[in-house]
Amino acid sequence: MAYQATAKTEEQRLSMRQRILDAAQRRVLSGGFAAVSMGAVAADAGVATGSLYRHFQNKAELCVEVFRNASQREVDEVRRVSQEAGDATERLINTVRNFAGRAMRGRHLAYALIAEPLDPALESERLEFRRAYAGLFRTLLEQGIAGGDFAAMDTEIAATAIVGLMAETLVGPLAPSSRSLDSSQQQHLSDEICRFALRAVGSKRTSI
Amino acid sequence: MAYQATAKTEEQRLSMRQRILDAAQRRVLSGGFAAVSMGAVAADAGVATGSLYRHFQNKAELCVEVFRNASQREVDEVRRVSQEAGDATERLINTVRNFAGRAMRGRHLAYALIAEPLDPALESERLEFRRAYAGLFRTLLEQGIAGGDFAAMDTEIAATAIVGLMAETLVGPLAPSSRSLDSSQQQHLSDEICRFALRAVGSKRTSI
DNA sequence: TAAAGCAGTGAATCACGATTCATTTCATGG
DNA sequence: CCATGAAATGAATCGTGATTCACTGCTTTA
Repeated sequence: MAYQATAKTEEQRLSMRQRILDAAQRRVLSGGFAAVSMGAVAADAGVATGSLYRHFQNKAELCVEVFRNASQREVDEVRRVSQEAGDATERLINTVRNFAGRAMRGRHLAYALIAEPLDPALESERLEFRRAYAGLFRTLLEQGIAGGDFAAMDTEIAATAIVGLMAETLVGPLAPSSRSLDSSQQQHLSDEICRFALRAVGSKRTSI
Repeated sequence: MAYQATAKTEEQRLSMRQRILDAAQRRVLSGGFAAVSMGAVAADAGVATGSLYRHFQNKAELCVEVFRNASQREVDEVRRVSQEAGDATERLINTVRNFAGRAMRGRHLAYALIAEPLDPALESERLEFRRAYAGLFRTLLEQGIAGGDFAAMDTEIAATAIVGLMAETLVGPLAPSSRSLDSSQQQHLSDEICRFALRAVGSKRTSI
């Protein structure tokens, strides 16, 4: 007599939720969070506007989840690279290269995560995202300093600085208006960022 | 017969325009561009909402003018410092210190100019603002390299990187939520940024 | 001082997108 | 197959803040 959720309805529920998230993410990928409106997401997902509110309290909650998913993926991949074998300098180089390559390849996403003007509700997510990256660099710096590869420094500040210098150099050209770099320019930019960072951390190796 | 503007009316006109700009700027100073609404600015300036439109086409135009005025003032002052006497390293140190001190002292303004999520119409102003700073650093870098004080590098990328690392280290703590640093923390942050930057440009002097 | 027309006013309008909710459709357990 | 109630729908509503404009009040020129 009483209605009760079953595996089937639960599955449908999750599938719909996922379709909504996917649609929202596609919008972020192509046009940033500015392109995310409840109506448009609903249309893309092939559901009614009101249905979005069955799965997400409000727009901010939906956006936060999209931001988290995307930034988590990015950070996880960069973390993986940062923990691969090699001495501190090599790992720093690989990490910077990966971060840069990822940003230059996925321009729209990088812009949305790093620089796009966001609803204040998302700003704290962005802060966390940047802190997560800074945390990865901080670990690298500490290991490098302990091993005598890098100069002594305040690793929190330095790690933050590395995130900032990458964001600025990569997102300046990432600004919506400016066009993308060709592959040799990308290579040059990535190399210059690496050299700058290596000098900044006092690495013994400065040629790459 | 025909009406014609006179010195008196023109003066009144300019004075009203200025009062509006001042009111808008006060709002930016205290609450960022988010606190700028046409109604509030009009109320602060003691004029009617509609009067704003006699002096500015629309809100974006008003905001752009406020942004320009403020950023111009900031850049001019940092430029002045960057051109004072001293070798390249000293000037870089002074410039970085000035930039940092200014950002830490005028937190709200710095946040508004550097990091606050803005109407897209203002984003290009911000880009120009950051480019102006980068230009100052670029000049310093070129002089330093020519004089053998700094390592060879792509000065455009390096200058952009310096702007970015300062923005990130200074605006992280500037984010609206986090509280301000005490004076010894400010000193430490400023010093660490200087050291980081000096290493990054390959300056011979690394102690400050 | 009077006619002419610019400047100032602020309530009404408009735009835009988030959110709601009465209604319809679907799934469940008996 | 039916009664029950959850899920989905999407048109209507709401909120916010920019923008307009009919009206009032000043300045100017003759």
